[in-house]
Amino acid sequence: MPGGSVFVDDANALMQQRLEKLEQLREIGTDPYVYRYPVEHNAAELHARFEDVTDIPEDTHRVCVAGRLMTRRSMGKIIFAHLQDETGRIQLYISRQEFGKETFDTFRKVLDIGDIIGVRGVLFRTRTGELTIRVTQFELLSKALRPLPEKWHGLRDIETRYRQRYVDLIFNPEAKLVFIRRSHIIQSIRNALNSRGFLEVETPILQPVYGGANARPFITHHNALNVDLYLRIADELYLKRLIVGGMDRVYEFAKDFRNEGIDRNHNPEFTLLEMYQAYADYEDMMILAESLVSQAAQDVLGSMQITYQGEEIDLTPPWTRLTMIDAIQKYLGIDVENMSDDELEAFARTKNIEVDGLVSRGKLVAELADELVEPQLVQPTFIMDYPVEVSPLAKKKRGNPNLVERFEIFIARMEIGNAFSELNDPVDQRQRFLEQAKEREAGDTEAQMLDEDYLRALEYGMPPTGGLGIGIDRLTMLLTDSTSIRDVILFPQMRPEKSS
RNA sequence: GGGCCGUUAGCUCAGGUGGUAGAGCAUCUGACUUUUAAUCAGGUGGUCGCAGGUUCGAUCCCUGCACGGCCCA
Repeated sequence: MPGGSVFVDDANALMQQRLEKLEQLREIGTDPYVYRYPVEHNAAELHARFEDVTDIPEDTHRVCVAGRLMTRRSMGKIIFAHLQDETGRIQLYISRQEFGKETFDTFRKVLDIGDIIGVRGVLFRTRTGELTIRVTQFELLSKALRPLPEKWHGLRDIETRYRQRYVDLIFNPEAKLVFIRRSHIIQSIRNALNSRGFLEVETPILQPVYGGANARPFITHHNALNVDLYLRIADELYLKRLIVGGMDRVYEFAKDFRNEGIDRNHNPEFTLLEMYQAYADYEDMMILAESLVSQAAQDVLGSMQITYQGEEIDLTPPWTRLTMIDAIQKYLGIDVENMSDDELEAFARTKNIEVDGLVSRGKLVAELADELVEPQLVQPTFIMDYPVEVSPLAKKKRGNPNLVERFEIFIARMEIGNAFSELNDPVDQRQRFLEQAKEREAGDTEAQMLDEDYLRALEYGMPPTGGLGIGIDRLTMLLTDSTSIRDVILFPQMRPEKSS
């Protein structure tokens, strides 16, 4: 924008002042947006190194830091200020004696709170003992045009914190910590899987046929091919194609997309880790799940005992295993196996469970567990052996064709994971897809699509396989004591702001 | 989708029963050589979410809408 007039949409008086300072700087030949700065130190490192050094010898420790100017206390011929970098804050001391009036006044008047600056100087301790840099050189690196929130209360407004995460991250260290932990959780799991011989892969996000879960998809369009495509709701069917192809242990941290409501536990795009292991079954997946989650807690929090919303949770393996039928017996006191359909329905009605539209007995049983048992599961628990009707991709249970070898993981009343002995019988799989088609016709918009190419893959032969999915967002909520998925997703989905 | 709550200065928040819009911080001017929510003196800053209605008069009462939060489905 050479020579053009400065243009900012919603400039208020405070921004206008800053724009004027910007022009002032340019007039005296100072670039308010420089290209690089040779940073040598950061705040946390300096605080750590000098933690126990009370008397810092004068003029011995020269440092160079860069960051955002967060506070400034001008006291006549000296100024104290705080610089914030990625690691924390460090105090600056600027004296007129060092710079002369003109340069000193630049720091006092032309710089603003929020500006990115680079600073060289010498470490010392103030009278009150705070580690401080006596500044010998400073440079504006990047001018901030918008004023920051107030220094004391910071940014509190929840909506603005989500919409303008960049400001949230500047002001709320605990928000930043959540995302650091999230990264470490993923790192821990990735390390664990790699060390077990799993291969990280990438599969299509744009899919001609969606599958692998019961959910409604987002639809998009590819112009050159002139076809509608779906944003994946899961990567399950692609990862199992890879198992067919002889990649015996694969995983993917997949961004999945489900076209459903937004609430504390749901964001339309979210991260689901799926992993598949040939020659394994769901029992192996239980061992794997326990290990991955407890190890992540150990790595990130230093303990397998955690607190979530005031409840003590022990993630140390092994976790409780309950079949769905036993869980219902234990928590609801009824013996599902010896009840008629009518008796089950009557029971559900007494618990205010919506039974209309639940066409099969299996769905009703699963609904009872979902509504009445799962909200009671605080300590990590595997609920095993689901009705076949609600699990079209899972292999039938040995010795009971009404059930499948499937489990879900519940911790702190949240569903954290889902796993099967994978259905690898192509004839049975086709049958299950056809059942889904019927349900779709009956009005279930979340029923799965028949995927001919996936069936073709199975027809080539898929080894016995265990599969496991872990919800990374919810796991992060658990390990960061967060109550909303929006607190663990950097840019959660929001309604668009009013367009101007 | 339903219920409840919120939306006031850049930020954090007050505004009794309808009568010219308030504070702290930030910002601007001045004082101040170890402060740290610096201090002191003075100033600037508002479409009270948006649109209607009631009223002589609406930030306040009513209706609708937008956005957000919590709870429920």
